[in-house]
Amino acid sequence: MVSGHTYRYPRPALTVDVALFGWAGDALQVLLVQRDKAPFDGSWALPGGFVQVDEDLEAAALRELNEKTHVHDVFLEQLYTFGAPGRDPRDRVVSVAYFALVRPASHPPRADAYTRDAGWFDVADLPELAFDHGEILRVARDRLRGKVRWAPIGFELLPPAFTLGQLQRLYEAILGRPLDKRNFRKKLLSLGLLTDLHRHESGVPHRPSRLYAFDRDRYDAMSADGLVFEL
Amino acid sequence: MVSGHTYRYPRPALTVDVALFGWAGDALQVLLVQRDKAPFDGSWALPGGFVQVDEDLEAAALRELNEKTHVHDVFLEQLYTFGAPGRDPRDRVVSVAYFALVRPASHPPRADAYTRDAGWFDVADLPELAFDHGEILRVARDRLRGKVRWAPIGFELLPPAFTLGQLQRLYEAILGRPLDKRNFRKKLLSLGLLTDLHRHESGVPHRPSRLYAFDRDRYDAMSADGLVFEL
DNA sequence: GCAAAAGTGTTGAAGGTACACCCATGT
DNA sequence: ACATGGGTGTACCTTCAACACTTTTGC
Repeated sequence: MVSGHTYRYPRPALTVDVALFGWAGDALQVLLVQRDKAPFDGSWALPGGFVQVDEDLEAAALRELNEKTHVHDVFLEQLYTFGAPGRDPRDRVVSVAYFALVRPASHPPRADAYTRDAGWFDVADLPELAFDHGEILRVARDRLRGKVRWAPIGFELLPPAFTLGQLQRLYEAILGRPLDKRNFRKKLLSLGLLTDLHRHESGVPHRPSRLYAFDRDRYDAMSADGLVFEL
Repeated sequence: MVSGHTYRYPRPALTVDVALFGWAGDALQVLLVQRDKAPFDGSWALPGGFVQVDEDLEAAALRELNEKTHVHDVFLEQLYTFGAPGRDPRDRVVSVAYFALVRPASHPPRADAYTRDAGWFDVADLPELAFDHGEILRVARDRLRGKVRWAPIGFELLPPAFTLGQLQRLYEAILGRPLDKRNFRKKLLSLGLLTDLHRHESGVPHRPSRLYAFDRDRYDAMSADGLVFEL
């Protein structure tokens, strides 16, 4: 795979950037890294970097994520490609943005050689971001908001065993509006995609809640038969 | 905007490819070009080409489209970015695919220096396509099928004045299933987005149909108020 | 007058929304 | 005992799906 005579023109550079969302129990968060180089030295940005010449795009996104967090399990999908000529002040850089979700447990961010620091930020209270990463994040939030009603991706943000209350708070945060408790529970249970674990929370200062798990096998079987999730 | 010391690594090449759909009155069509160079010399492919180093991605897509058709009015949006390492046998090429719709009238395709021929093909009866363009087209058709129910993009394929019968046949072709005539008309008229032009077809061997126009201003106003189109 | 598509309402089923009280636990 | 979230059912209304006949034109 050598560049032949066909491609003799100057090429834009190609990067991936990842909008990684997490759920802190009461607020939606995003992972940001603090840049340690010009341009935007000191600014916060989405984790990302250059795509290697023989590397798959999704693999590049996962690699970048791995360099910034200890990821166990991520849901990752392509979001959009940002390529406005002025988006990087130095050079023409086209970025394929990815959208990712992680479960809360133990994803301590760490800085790498190119970043001064890394950390989780509430989406409701973000610093100014480098490049067009504010715009990328807006698109990612729109995608999350739109998609969570059609696909069972909310579960990617919760631990394997969760309560209906946790699930409802998550949906309310993503959708930005309150949901009726009885209707929410009725709807979700009627889908038949939650397994009752017959266990309860403990140590809470109120009636302990039942714990449920999302039944992915059943979802896969049902969606093969043409079901839609639709909350 | 000169490549500095920061970007010293080999870069993937970057192209755009466009899945342009048209409506022939009874069948959905796609514009294809016949390649006149290796690889895939003689194969049919989506129109597309290299992104210039200071060119916006969407501008590149429009330029490529212009070089292959006489486009008056296109609906164009980004579809997905395809970047599997082996998708071009010669070199690493990442392609940002676009999805486009045109009204039928007078878009005669023409070949250019890189193409032997260009023409419209029924989506139901396509040749084998070059590269991964068959896959791109599948994704584009999925997008069209999914989006036509949520956004008023079907009108982009019809002339400014159309009949409800034409509109229904278009929806049936895109969705791939028959729709109930009375329910379809009821639903569309109840949205309040069709202007009755108080004109009728003529020269047809049956009762002439009323002509309607899509009221885009009204749609914009309504969607600013948070309406969803939802057919 | 015949062929072909246009045009038009009603009914039953399903799903969505609104709404208020008792329960189990920790402190 | 009190504070806190967990858990439950009904009634109304809106929306969707199914369904058949008359009208207007060209030939």
